[in-house]
Amino acid sequence: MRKILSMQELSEQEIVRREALQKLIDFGIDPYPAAEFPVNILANEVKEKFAAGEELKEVVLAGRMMSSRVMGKASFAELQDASGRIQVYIARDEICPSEDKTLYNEVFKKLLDRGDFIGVKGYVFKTQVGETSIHVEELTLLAKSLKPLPVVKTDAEGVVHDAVHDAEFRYRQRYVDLVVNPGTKEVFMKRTKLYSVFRDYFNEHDILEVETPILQAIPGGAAARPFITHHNALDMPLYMRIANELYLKRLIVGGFDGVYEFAKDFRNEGMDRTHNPEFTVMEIYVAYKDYNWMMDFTEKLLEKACIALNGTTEIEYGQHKVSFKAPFPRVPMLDAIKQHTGVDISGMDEDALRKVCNDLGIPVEESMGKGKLIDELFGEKCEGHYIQPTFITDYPVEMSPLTKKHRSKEGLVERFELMICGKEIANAYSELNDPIEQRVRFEEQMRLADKGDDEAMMIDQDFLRALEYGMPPTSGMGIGMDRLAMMLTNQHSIQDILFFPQMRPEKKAEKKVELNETEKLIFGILSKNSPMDLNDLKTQSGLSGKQWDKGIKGLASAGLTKVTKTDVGLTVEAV
RNA sequence: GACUCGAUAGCUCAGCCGGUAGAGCAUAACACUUUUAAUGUUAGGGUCCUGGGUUCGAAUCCCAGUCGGGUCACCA
Repeated sequence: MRKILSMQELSEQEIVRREALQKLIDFGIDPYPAAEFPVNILANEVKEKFAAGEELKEVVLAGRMMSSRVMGKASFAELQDASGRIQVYIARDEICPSEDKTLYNEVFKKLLDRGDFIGVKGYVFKTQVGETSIHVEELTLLAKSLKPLPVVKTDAEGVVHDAVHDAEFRYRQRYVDLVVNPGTKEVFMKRTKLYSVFRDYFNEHDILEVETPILQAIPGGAAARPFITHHNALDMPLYMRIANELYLKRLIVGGFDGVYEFAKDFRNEGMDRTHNPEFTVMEIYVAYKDYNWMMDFTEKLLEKACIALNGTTEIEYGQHKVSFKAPFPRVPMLDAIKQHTGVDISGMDEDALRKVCNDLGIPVEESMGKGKLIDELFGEKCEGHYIQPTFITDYPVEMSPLTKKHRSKEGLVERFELMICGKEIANAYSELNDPIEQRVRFEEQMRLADKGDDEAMMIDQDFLRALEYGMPPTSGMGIGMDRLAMMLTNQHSIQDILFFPQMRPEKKAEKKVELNETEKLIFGILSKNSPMDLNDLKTQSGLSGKQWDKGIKGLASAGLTKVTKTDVGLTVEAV
């Protein structure tokens, strides 16, 4: 027989459940059976099919028991499976046809708890109150739950009571959040749906899903601080990828016409409502296309995704109403700046730009080149205005080292970013495929780095070698999946669309094993003269009120003393 | 990184001017043998985040720390 260990440290309810577990075992019931439980329907399917008039004579469901209302010889309980909840009706004489009523009276009524996984077999009927329910003929315990779930109740008006709101609780124990807050599950199911809409769309276009290295010797393709790790056998540092762009382009060189990857990227930077150290970017590269084609492709993709998730192209994000109806407006960056600042910066040199920034009160640094200055200008004065999905096009060459020069506009590149609710959601180029030009751009980045720009890119010689073999004209695009998921599910923190957002580790208060000085002092006096009056002991110890209090409580919790109340007062004795 | 708010029973939260902690739900027992946030009665349940200080006395006031949230800055 199994021994249940160490009941100290457990809450009353946890102890009760462990005792129930032992009793179940004593009844010969395996609380964690191994056998397959042959479910043949989900809760929501039962409701749908029954509502459609289908007769359901033998359904088998499994899930967590989320509540139970025991009413003598019959009980109602709620079963929650992956699809939702359904009421089950359990009659004593139904599940216990013989004289032995143990299964109902003892097992169901006393030993099963909220949160336990159970399986039921029975038929579907409608109760007096009109609730579709399962009339249970067989009841099976599938897994015992030892920790009580938070109690969240919904009343007749649909008002939710005592929902678990505490962010820390929800993020650290997402499994509980998912069980108890139905909205959470919905958000994550939408997120998954988003991925499958993307995959379907790309696969329809014969674009190949691929995987590229996460551990990279040179972290390329973006400007960001990487995580560094170490490979023991090779005895060399490796970086966690900050982007997968350069690898996907190598595959285009290799002859694939289109590739995409949902890439976990890692950036060793600050964390806030829109930044988690690991996050997902979908990058896609398609040969023989340009950034105009990619805009068409992107707006259709996002419209499709929005409809798939929300059933409409019109959604709300916070106080904003956002329309994902394609096509989206396309605004050249310099036009955007002109529109929102009144200044036409086309053709300006670095000094003139710096003056414009100063005049507009935008703080600039000496290390900022022309591209960076324009970026600041746009970021400070324009970005926030683009609530509706808008393609901002044609960026300065200095801030786009991997992008092809614009076919007609001097000093610019063929690049767009998609802005929604003032945030960058997608970033795309006509990819630079001239290897000599690419080398020059990397060298410019090196000069920026020397000037103090810590975001400048490192040179990837192998990538240049690949380009020298020839890469077809290609358009590439990256979408921040987390931020897009936030918008399409109306969530305002990245933590709410990641199952397990990064958190500092929980610190458990250390379990005290040894007595501290105060406790030793008190125990020393007591052990010479036990039992003794509590107040005498306190006086003799000469401790301050707080020290005394801590000491005596510490001793009691260590099980070394016992306080008894008499008519005279409190007496302490050493145990 | 700066500022700010929070941490009390399994959960949601009260706790006043400093006097050793309360409610609802949950749990346990009993009743009722009935459906629906079932009901009634009773009971049990606490390292008041941690450490220090002030005080005769601290959940409460002060200081430091831990963890979390928000705002801003930085960063895409």
